[in-house]
Amino acid sequence: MKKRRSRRQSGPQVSELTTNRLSIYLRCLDTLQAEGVQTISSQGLAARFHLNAAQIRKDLAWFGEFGVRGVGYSVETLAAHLRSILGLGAPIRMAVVGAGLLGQALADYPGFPRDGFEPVALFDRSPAKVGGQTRGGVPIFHIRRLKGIVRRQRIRIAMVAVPAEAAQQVVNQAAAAGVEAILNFAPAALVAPPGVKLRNVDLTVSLEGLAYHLKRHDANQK
Amino acid sequence: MKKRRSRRQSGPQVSELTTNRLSIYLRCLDTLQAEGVQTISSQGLAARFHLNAAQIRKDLAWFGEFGVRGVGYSVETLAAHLRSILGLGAPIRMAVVGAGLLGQALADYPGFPRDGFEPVALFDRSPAKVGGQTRGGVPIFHIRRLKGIVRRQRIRIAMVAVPAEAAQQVVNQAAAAGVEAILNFAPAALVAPPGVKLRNVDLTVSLEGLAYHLKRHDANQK
DNA sequence: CTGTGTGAACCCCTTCACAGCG
DNA sequence: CGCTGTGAAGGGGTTCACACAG
Repeated sequence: MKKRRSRRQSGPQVSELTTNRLSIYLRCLDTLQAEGVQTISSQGLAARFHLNAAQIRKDLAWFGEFGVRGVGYSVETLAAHLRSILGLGAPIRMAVVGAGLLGQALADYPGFPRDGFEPVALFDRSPAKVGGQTRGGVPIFHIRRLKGIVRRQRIRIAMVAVPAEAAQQVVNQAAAAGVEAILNFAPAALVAPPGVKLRNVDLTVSLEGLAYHLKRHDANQK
Repeated sequence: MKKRRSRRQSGPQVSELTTNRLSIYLRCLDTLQAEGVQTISSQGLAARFHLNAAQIRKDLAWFGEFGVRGVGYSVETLAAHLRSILGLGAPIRMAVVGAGLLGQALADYPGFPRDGFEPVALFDRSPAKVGGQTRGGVPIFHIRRLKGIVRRQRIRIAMVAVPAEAAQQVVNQAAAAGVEAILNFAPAALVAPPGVKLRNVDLTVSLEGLAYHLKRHDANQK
């Protein structure tokens, strides 16, 4: 009756597109729960949040059977399942590397703690910054201390907000320090050692993608 | 001999994945040019930057024939073509809405001017912030003045860095003000009117996607 | 002989459609 | 009877492989 695809520890090998949508579904469910909605069908979810009902069901099917036929899904229990699938049981501690404006903004971003991600340390190589802390109270350490603090504080994710030239070295250091995943904001094509998951948030690529869609009003069109 | 797909003004209807890669290619070419490389083959590009040679050629084929058979591509002219395709002829002026830490970091991000994107105004509704400016010198205006300043300053892209609850309204205001594209950082599913291109940078989704790949070490595994 | 441009094959993701359960 | 879960169909994007241009 149940297709157990889970290999005990890590879940099935689903695509990044699917995990992204699971995260979206979770957010939608949280919204519904705040509104007091107790049950919702895939149709209802799709209509309310501009999603595709079949896709919701397919995405969930990778992990089990969470719905009740003829009824739909319990908002509360489906949200709990998604949190479990995504590994959001306990808060996840993070480090931010690079104490520039972006790094400090990330360290103090109010959305992260709300979603169970806690930036607990900021790293930089500038002596002027080391020893201080962000407005939100995140302490700034010298990058040299990365490994020790990652170990001691059980930091699992690093966010990289340093100039492109330094980014690869920071990824290497973070991986060596035992970080399991990295979110990179530097505009550079980086590689992470096997076992370390790397994702990029490339603002230049995003903006140039938008630029492609701007109306062209060049003076001299050939 | 030439397949001209271009409909004079806006280019062909290629996927977002393709435009993203064009942006990457451009960055790679800039790197090569800085190194003094004059010519490169798709193979060479692929090997150097972990790309796929066939995909590079396919992506470029949407827009023309830029290579020389038996030789490869001129680094300089291919870069120029890509810049033209992406619409990066002249600097593109941007507004940032939301003068929190993230908004200010975006307004002062040094990578943007380097790539031809110029944040020229920051908007907020907090009287405490309005009238001031960022460390980098970007002036902060009341959101009420969005339309006038977008018009006068010929702002074409808006970056949205406000809380999720306010994001949809800001998108509506920006669209009404004449902005052509929006890069949204708020964790919310927004809609933009037709003709306005919307892209999301969702940090929570990115982090939860990483969380999925973390090793599970729960105390009690069922 | 080298490397582009491109049809064809392949693969993955999305969408459809419906059997069957509650 | 409604809605899930899912096989099958469909559509896109990626990769292959090669004709052919230089």
